[in-house]
Amino acid sequence: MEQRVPLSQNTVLNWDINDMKLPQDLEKTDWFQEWPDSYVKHIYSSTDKNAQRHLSGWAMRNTNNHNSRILKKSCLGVLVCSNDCTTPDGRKIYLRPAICDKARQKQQSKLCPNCKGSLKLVSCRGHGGFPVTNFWRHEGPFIYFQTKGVHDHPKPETKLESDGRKPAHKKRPSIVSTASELKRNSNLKVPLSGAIIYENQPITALSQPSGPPVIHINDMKMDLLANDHMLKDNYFTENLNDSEWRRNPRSGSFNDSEEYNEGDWLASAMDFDLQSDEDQQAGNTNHDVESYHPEPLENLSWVMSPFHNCQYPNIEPSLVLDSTFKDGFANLNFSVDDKDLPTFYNHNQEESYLYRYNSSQLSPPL
DNA sequence: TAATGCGGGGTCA
DNA sequence: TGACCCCGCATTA
Repeated sequence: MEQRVPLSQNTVLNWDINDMKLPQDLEKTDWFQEWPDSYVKHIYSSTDKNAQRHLSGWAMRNTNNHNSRILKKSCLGVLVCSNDCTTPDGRKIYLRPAICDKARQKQQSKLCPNCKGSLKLVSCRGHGGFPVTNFWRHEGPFIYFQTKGVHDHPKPETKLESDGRKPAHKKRPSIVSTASELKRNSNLKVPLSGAIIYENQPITALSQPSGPPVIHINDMKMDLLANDHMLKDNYFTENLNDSEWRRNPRSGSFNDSEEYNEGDWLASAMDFDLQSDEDQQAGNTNHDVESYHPEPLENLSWVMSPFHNCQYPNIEPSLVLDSTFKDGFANLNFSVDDKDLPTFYNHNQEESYLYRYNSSQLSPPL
């Protein structure tokens, strides 16, 4: 297996996506990052399937930069409830905007799955008033990635979640590998069914074709905080029409006339799990919640790491989890048999990670 | 049907 | 001219 170690230093490497010559003498490549934010750079292997597909947790659409060598994508923001409603279990509605313009228009004509209010698209303006942009460039054995801007809105649901809500439950291959793939790859027992939803943010497993599979849980509390903050910043009272705002960022227009005709997304999202269709058809019940007995939180060992990326050499599978996962750990339903398997708790992409090792391997929390 | 990539073309500084 | 954007089209899943 190709060995990959953190390239968090890439964030400060002195290269730019537009450079004529990009660094080529790399021994290691980055792990795929589902939620790149800020002005970060990554260098992925050209064999990385997620990088090949230019995937992102953010809803990114293609933007023409008239440069066929560099693919540019801009963030579409997040679809929120205009009532800023909260589900009975304290979740917010953060839907993934459709990439396709037509689909997105149709999407905005629908109703909030929770309160049946209208949905509003919160535009991303994290890059000088414009959407955050991602750049992809394929050069030789590497795929260079650079992002410009800081997302100023909550994370939308992932493609996996979005796909999971679709009526036919057709799950297209996306950023994620399924639990069954994880198991196939690593003999990892991952009972994820019903495990997901901690404040509306399911587990997302990132496939790593030549490296450890990764599971990522979004940091929903951060999102909630951010959302609360943004509410105060009139995110919803100044839900501007994109084009109008871009023409005149200091003016505003309301866009609250959308209606919506179908719903119950939330219910399907809550029922969503990471089992593949194959697993479901095969009646694979390894994921059953009832059969899983999570290790008590107090028995875990925690350690802080400054690494931006979660990568460990010679480790087969890994799990990447966000910070609030710690709080809700007991509610999550997966297990890891591999005694050498560390679990990473991503506090924030710009912050530290908490690792959980087998309690015999590491010291108590720092 | 929607995601994705490409490319034409418009606006603005 | 460069950096934005929108839009339509073709391909793919």
